[in-house]
Amino acid sequence: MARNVSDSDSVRRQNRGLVLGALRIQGAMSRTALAASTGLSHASITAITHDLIDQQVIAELEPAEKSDSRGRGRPATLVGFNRHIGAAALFEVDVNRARLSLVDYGGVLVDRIESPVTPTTFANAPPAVFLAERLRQLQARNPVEAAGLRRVAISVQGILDRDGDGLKWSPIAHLANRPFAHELASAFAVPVALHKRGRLLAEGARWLDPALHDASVATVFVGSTVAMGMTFRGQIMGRGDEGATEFGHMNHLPNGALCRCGMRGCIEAYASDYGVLRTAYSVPETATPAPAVPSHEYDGLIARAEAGDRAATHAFNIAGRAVGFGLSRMMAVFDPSHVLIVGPGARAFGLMQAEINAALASALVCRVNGPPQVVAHRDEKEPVFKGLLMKTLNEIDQSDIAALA
Amino acid sequence: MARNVSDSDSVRRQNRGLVLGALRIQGAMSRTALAASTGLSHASITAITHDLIDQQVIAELEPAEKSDSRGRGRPATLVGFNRHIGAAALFEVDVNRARLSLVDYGGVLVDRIESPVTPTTFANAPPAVFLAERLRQLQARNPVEAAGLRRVAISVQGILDRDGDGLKWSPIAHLANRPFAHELASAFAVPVALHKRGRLLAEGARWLDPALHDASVATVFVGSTVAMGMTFRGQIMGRGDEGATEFGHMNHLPNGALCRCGMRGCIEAYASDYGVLRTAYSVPETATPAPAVPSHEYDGLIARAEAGDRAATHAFNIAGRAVGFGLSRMMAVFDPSHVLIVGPGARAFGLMQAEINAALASALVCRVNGPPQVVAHRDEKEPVFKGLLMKTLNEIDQSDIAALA
DNA sequence: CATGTTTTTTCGAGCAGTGAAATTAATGCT
DNA sequence: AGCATTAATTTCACTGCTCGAAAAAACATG
Repeated sequence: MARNVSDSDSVRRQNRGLVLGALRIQGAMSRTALAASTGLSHASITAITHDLIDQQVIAELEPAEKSDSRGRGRPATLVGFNRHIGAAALFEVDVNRARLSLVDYGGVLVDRIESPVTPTTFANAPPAVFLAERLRQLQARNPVEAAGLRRVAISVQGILDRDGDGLKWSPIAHLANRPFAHELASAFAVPVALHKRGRLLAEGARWLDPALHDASVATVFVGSTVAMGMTFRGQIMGRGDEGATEFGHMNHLPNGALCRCGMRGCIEAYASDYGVLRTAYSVPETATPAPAVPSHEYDGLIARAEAGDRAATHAFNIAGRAVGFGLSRMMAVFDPSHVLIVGPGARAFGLMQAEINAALASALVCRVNGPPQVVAHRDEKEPVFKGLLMKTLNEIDQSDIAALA
Repeated sequence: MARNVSDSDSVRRQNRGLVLGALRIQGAMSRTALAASTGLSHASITAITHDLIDQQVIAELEPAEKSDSRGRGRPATLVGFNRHIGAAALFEVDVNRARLSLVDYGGVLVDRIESPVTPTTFANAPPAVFLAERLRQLQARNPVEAAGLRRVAISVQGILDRDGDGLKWSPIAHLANRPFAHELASAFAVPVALHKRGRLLAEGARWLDPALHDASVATVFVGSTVAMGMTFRGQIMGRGDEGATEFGHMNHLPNGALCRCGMRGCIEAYASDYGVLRTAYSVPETATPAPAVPSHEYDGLIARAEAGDRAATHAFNIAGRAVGFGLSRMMAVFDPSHVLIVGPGARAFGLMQAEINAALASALVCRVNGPPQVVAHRDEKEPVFKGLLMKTLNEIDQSDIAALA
């Protein structure tokens, strides 16, 4: 049976986790503020912070001069994370780019490497070798920080297996079914976590906009792929990293346009960059999708549509319709209060908005509950990085630190 | 901020809940078995059961004679729920029928009333009056049990509002937007909970088949409506009872057949009894759906299809296609390992199976993870009742009992 | 009746949280 | 400068919970 027994150990873990979580979200603060924020008593906060300081997890910050003299009583001493007790390596692997960031325990970026990815990259070098090489490079450049490496986290696109440590399918060529997570874990003797980019997008969106932090949000990425992540009242859907959220490969029209994944009628086949271009240029729906679309071509198409070009406008309408019906269908199962469109496609949001709204209007749930707020958010790189960062640091907090004796 | 603080109180609640939960799932058992099942120490089990017995929540069972003499040491004394400390009233309100069951705290059915429901039932009598009348009738017939009434729970179809205590839309005529839950709660001075029938189906399926208890299951009801409930590794999706799981009103074909809900192209418009009949008799898709379909008519159509009738077979194929694409689309968001088809439509499962599987095959997730196991389960009344029962008793356990001083 | 076996209870220890009171460290007023 | 005021932290005595080990209880067997 399950071991959900609660004892003094789990109490300590929970409450230490609360303290660490509050510091992650709100940054360094006074013990009094911590008590208010977590709901713990002052006495407990004293005990917990004392332990954490003993363990060097957090430290008292130097008061910023007596400048802030707008206080009557004893001035508060802030406590905040000790940046130097650990570090994490964060990989963002994309169809055409890979980025490795080294961050410290305080969440500060230490160093970063970017490398191009081509369809042959992982055919030539095994993914584990490719990643290990870059990580070693970063370690060599930052020996001090790298010494405290506690986690490697990798953002990928595709379908993870149920344990969340293998990639069963991916739009990134030759990346699926290569056990690079395990290999990296044993090569660097550090836990390695795989995350779906869609999920991180949702996580990142929460962190970037405080208003969304506790809302139910669907974050849709539109670009060279179409992907989605969801949060439910501040909780990421799909605990662990198991299940698939392959929104882009939800069927839009039975037997419809050919998708990069090999299926037909996926939303992606209409709404991704290659799908829109194919429609705009009247290439047959069954034509094999282009392996990659230069961003200037996609931007050019947006410009033409905005200038009134019929074919381009039509292509974005079709894309909006696919995304809209996908959302409308998703809402029959899960009903977010906000929908965030991110990625290159967010720049074309104005061109798709009408069709998206029309499709949403065809959902009973929208008629009854009112439609969700659909907004576009230009930048998509930051949400993914921020999501990866916060998820990984939080992982360290809750499982390494909160459990310390 | 959130009050997720853990203290000795929450520890007690959690561990008492564990004990009560084990007794719910596995029935009366010895303290040693409880220790093994919950993971708590013998000492804690002694303390907890002692308290619960003091509070009359559970009791030691009389040993069943010395007949079971296959023991060496001290014979175990079983503890089990004290049936008499409470009771719950469970309403199952359906399009054409309402049923009220009075159950005791041990989960034993005490008495039951069934009443027909017609499209005018709730137009003539306010829902609260209709329900209160029947509950009072049951109370009069069972004064002893009814004295301990702790909860009223109501199974309804439709969309609940976000708090889960109002019905915003319902296929049951004149039931939506009538605040009957609140009215009953104040009339009987007891908490009243509203549950979506689809959710209960999922909950009930877990209880009825132990193999499904911790699996990820989508339970689809096919009959006069189409509905779905989901469990994820044993957890019911959509905590609380907020979000909408209106699977039946997921769009299948843009601008498709007219649905009872007023929208067009819903799965229900193709796969429910009225949808299938409409297709079979070549009634135009835009014709207003029949308000109710007599079950013999639906069964007759199944018989004809099984006998080879072309029109009937075609209608079930269309229905299977709608359900199949609905599932395939859902799987882009959630990915269950099992799909259970229940309700009258389960009898036509053989006629729909091929189309369902074909549609599932068009989902990328199925190709990668393998398709879920789709099986039909004839009886749908028991899952709903069982789900309502267990959910309500569990509610009492966890919030009334576990929190006792 | 003594002994072995299995179930339950008892007992003392340990741990984490809490409220109230005490302490600390500034500011403001006279 | 000296003292009251204010606000942040810490200290302390106490509570409630779980746990392991040992004791007690309740039978079966030879």
